[in-house]
Amino acid sequence: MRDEIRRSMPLFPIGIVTKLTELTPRQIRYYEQQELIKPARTDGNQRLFSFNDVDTLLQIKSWMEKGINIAGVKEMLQQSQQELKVVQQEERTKQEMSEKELRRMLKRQLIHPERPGRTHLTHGELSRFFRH
DNA sequence: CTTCTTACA
DNA sequence: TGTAAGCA
Repeated sequence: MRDEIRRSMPLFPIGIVTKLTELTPRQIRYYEQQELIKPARTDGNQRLFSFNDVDTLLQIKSWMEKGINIAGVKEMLQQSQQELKVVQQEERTKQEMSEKELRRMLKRQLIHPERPGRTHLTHGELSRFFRH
């Protein structure tokens, strides 16, 4: 999730994006007008694109080169976004499951008698992992 | 100099 | 989509 923050951070002006994507400013602005992308703006109303925006533009470019029109690209983007949401939700679920397993393991160490001569975690160190 | 909007081809 | 005008 932290990566998403970086990827959505407004970073470069349109001049950089034109070089990154080989698209003309005209095309990029038009795609924005068609709501295919939604770049941020500076206080001076200048567009600032994120890595996600650039990726989307490259995606749009490849689709356009394959003869897909704006309407078609719009649908493709909707699908991609929904699929991404599904994947992200799955990742959250997996992470939650891992945390539960970790809690179970730590709890067993807490409950079971400490075996002498073996390194173990103390209650104080573990307490923060459990609900109070 | 770069970018923005609007308008016309 | 390209290009020009007039701003910021």
